[in-house]
Amino acid sequence: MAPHTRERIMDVALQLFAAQGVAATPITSIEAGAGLSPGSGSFYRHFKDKSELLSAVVDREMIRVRKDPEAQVSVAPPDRSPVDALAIQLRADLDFLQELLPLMAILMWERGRELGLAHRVHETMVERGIELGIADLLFKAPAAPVKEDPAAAAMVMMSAVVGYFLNVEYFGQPPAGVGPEKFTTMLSRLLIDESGAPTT
Amino acid sequence: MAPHTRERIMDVALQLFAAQGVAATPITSIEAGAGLSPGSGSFYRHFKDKSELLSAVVDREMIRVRKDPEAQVSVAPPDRSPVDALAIQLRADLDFLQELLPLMAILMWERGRELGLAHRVHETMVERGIELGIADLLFKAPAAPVKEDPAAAAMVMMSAVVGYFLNVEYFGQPPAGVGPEKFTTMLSRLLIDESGAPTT
DNA sequence: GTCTATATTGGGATAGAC
DNA sequence: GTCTATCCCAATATAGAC
Repeated sequence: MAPHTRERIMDVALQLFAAQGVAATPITSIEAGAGLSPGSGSFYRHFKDKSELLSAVVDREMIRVRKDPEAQVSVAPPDRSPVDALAIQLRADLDFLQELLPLMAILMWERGRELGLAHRVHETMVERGIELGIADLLFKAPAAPVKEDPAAAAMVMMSAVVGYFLNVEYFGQPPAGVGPEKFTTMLSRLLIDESGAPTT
Repeated sequence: MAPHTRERIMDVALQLFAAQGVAATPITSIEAGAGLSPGSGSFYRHFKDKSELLSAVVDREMIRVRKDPEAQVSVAPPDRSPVDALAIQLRADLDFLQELLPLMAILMWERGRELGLAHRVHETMVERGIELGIADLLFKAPAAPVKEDPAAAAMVMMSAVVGYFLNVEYFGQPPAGVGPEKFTTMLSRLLIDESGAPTT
């Protein structure tokens, strides 16, 4: 019933890596967390060394995020106003970042030391379409500035979402009463022409 | 002519701490970088231990940032349109973040381990007014959504600036042709009612 | 496949000569 | 105030019994 030791090691490693970084996580702690005797080399019966463990953990987590139903793209109901529809999509983007949090945390701890990892996480983000919202947006009713420079607008949109996420989740910055709903609604309203008529 | 050893130690420590983190920077490297014999305890004639060095480095850097003329608040020329004025201010915010980069890098490396540091850096940011732009903004010609929920708008503004900065400087993400000017201009245009008439 | 025990290394820190 | 030499500890990794 208890999952295989290898899996338990990966479970605890993911947690510890995300919380305190790879370098700061001794093998002994991982052993302890997995119910093995700390200091025994039992870990090494399952992984060659810590860096092999890191790869395995990241691979597994990347697959999990892709498959997780919670992480699926949520399509807004067609009966919503453009502003609401975009807000819903932005909220889904925030949720997706939440799913990615452990990977992003590891990524930031290991900055510069794990270049391949950074690349793979970024690919996953792009693939999932975090920054593709702009394509949708242009089919709705973009505000005048958005129409004039969609690339810059996309950058603002993506930067705002990522910045908000990092402020709240990563730095633990109090949102000062501005929760995800208010935030995404505001961002959406700024990006979309509320007159509703898609200006051609 | 060569600055005092203590200063040289702090210089090289700032660089190394920002580039690879405090934990990953051995005293021996600092000694080597400061022209001392690596492995000799010469370092300890100047600092009690590494954490005292970290404090000293952060203190000095915080003071430098406050005093640096480049880091001063730039007041937009009064003859500019509200959109231009805000864009100028946002650009100054980005520049200020640039000045803070070493501190922010250290902060992110040491996340969770140096809580006091996070607090002090955040204070510096607030003090400098990174998120106070909203006050100004309301005296200009805020777009309709901004007037309705200034707190949310402030969050969007701050998140976008910080998110953009981290994307570009920290993750090395290519701005896809969207440089600081285009970015700040777009953000400013979204936040300000271009009709120009301050809607009361 | 887990244990006890241990070899080994890297890095923090000190002692004492110069 | 810097050096050589050294101590100490934490963490990686292995050996071999059970």
